Amino acid sequence: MSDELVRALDQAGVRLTGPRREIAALIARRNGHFTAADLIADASKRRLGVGRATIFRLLDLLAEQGLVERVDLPDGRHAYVPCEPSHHHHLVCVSCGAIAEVDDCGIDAVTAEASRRSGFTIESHRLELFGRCPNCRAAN
Amino acid sequence: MSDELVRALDQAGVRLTGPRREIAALIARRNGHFTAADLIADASKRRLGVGRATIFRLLDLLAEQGLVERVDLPDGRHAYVPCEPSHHHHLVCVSCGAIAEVDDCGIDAVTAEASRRSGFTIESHRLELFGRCPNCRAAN
DNA sequence: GGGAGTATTGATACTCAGTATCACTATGTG
DNA sequence: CACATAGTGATACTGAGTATCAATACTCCC
Repeated sequence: MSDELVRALDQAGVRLTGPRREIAALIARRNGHFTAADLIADASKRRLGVGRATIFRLLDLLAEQGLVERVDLPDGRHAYVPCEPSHHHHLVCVSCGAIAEVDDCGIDAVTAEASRRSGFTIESHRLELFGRCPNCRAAN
Repeated sequence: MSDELVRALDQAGVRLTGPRREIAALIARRNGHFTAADLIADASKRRLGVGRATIFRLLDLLAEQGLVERVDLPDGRHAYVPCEPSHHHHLVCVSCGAIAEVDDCGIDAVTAEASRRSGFTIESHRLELFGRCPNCRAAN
């Protein structure tokens, strides 16, 4: 699965360096969302010699390619979510951090309606859904 | 209009202090969104003796009451938007910062569908729309 | 109106995420 | 294999937001 990120980076025409592979592996072994700080902690725990700056740079790069997306958690922190590059939205479990991707099931109608009422031209939108995943609900 | 904020604070059972009235007036005289830094700059320009901390504290308080809402701009910064306490969403003009409020025109259907597909229980959501207001489009 | 108790304040120092800089290193192309 | 250059890590910096705490100023109650 980290291969997937590496492959995508390769296609993006950037160099496949050691640090990038290592960080990609860290991302791959996390499931659900993570923060930049999480990765930095992981890297230092495993004594990979990668610097903070490199991690932020790779996150930017991945975000540019749409392989990772920034999500704003309800508490105001930002997290990143690995994902498919197509346009879609995220459903975040507030209890365990699990992520589900949902595609545009009908939101275009909402934006069209909002545009009609307000007179604004809508260029982009952001939808984030917060809730509980089936596991957490069962564990209750 | 700053009266509105002051009245709401009063009803929330907090003290109506001088600094709070002054900051409320600053918020009232802005239209569209603003950042905490904007208010801090306003306050220092007018030589109100209010401290940074007080501004952040009042913003928290207003956000708690739903009189102001945090919005994440596409560039990652956060801004605040004065608004009615009912649940709704914001349409932000990326050019001039104007804000329109839109109520839930159909988004419940979207969340219901997402919930059905993913098995998550959805507790809350955030929708932010970015575009251009009629004025900016005309000014083009 | 005046005092007392307490919420609020502002200054300061701090934390923490993210960015800039820059000399050094490693990649991959030819 | 050499070279041009993308990428790296250390460090220092910025800017938003938070913690602390003594001093202040609301409100309530009389």
